[in-house]
Amino acid sequence: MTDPKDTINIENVVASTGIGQELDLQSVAMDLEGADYDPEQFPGLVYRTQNPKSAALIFRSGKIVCTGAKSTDDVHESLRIVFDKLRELQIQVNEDPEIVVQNIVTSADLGRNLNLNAIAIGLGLENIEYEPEQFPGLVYRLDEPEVVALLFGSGKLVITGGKKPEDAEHAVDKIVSRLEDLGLLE
Amino acid sequence: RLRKWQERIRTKDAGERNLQFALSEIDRMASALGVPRSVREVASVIYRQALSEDLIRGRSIEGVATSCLYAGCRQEGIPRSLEEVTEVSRVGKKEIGRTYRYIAKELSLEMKPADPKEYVPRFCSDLEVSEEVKMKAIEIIDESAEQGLLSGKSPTGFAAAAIYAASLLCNEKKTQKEVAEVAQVTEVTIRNRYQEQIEAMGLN
DNA sequence: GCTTTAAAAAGTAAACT
DNA sequence: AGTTTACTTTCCAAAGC
Repeated sequence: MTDPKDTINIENVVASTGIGQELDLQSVAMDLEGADYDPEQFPGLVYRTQNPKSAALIFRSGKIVCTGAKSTDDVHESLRIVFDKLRELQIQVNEDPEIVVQNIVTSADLGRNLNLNAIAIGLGLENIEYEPEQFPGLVYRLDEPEVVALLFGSGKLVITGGKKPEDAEHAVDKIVSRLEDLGLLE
Repeated sequence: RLRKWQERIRTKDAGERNLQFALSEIDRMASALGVPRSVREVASVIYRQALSEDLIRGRSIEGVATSCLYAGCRQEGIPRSLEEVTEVSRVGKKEIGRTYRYIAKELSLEMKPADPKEYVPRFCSDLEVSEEVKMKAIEIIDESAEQGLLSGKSPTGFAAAAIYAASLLCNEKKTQKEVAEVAQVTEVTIRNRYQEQIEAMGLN
């Protein structure tokens, strides 16, 4: 009865932005509390926000990647906090830098168990990847929207690769109708 | 001109040496795994296809050779688990799995997952159990797979649990540890699959 | 290709109790 | 026998090797 679309939950949003200024990460690491910076290991400085929870990767070029947010609003809120922290260190930050969502990870539930072997054959072995010895999920790549779905025996799904929340909804609709056409749902 | 010609011969020789090496590695690993000649031939054909499609660039010859053998075993219906092929290979399980998925996709091998039943004869003979246990294990696999318990589960763990259950039912008990060893899975996995299968068979 | 970050799904492995 | 922790897969950006 429940529309699988109503079970969609955004689990992670990845976005990129930039302050329009080069940075001396060594000194930022000294002044910014809780910053993790190990250039030998990775060129970005890691700064975590608590509310909302996220992790920002800050680079020498002034470009920033924000991960771990639960919504696009949280991404903006987290980055606002990061921008303010940098301003406190007397670093110039553009007025409101453009923030681009790069990836949204979503989970959903079809509400019934799935026979992954039958689905693998039904959707076409050439279109899917299902190697239960290596990973329990069946990997299904959609062209429209351009996302990747992981289908599990429990009927739960993970949809990733989308840039807007609607991508996940469209993907769930397509998956449900394809499985229904194949008679592999219900 | 002469230089170019010599270079061509050099690369051609190098290419043939690489092919020789790959085929000898497939042979070595196949012997170590004790698989029939037909599997080596299928694996060699897959390797040559991968070579002609230029899929080896950027990957180790050993990794591709191992992946082809892994694929060959499955195509011939006598699968070896990734765990097993890793034991006789010089490269790690993760690289073999990745390379295999890449080769399978690029060559459109369209491989179905291994059927747990395909592991039963070998595991049973390693355990030295009777034909009765073997038949019972296959019955358990069929019934529990039909009830949807197979989705997402590793074929070796599924087969191992069925054999363990069958050995109990036929009064030829093998310990979880013994079955776990031949199937290369942990006892915890056998316990988990066993519980579900017993329930599916209505034997609890 | 790799390195790091985050997050979900479910199975399995290693290390314990 | 069962628990905890960690790792497998998918996605993406960043800079540099």
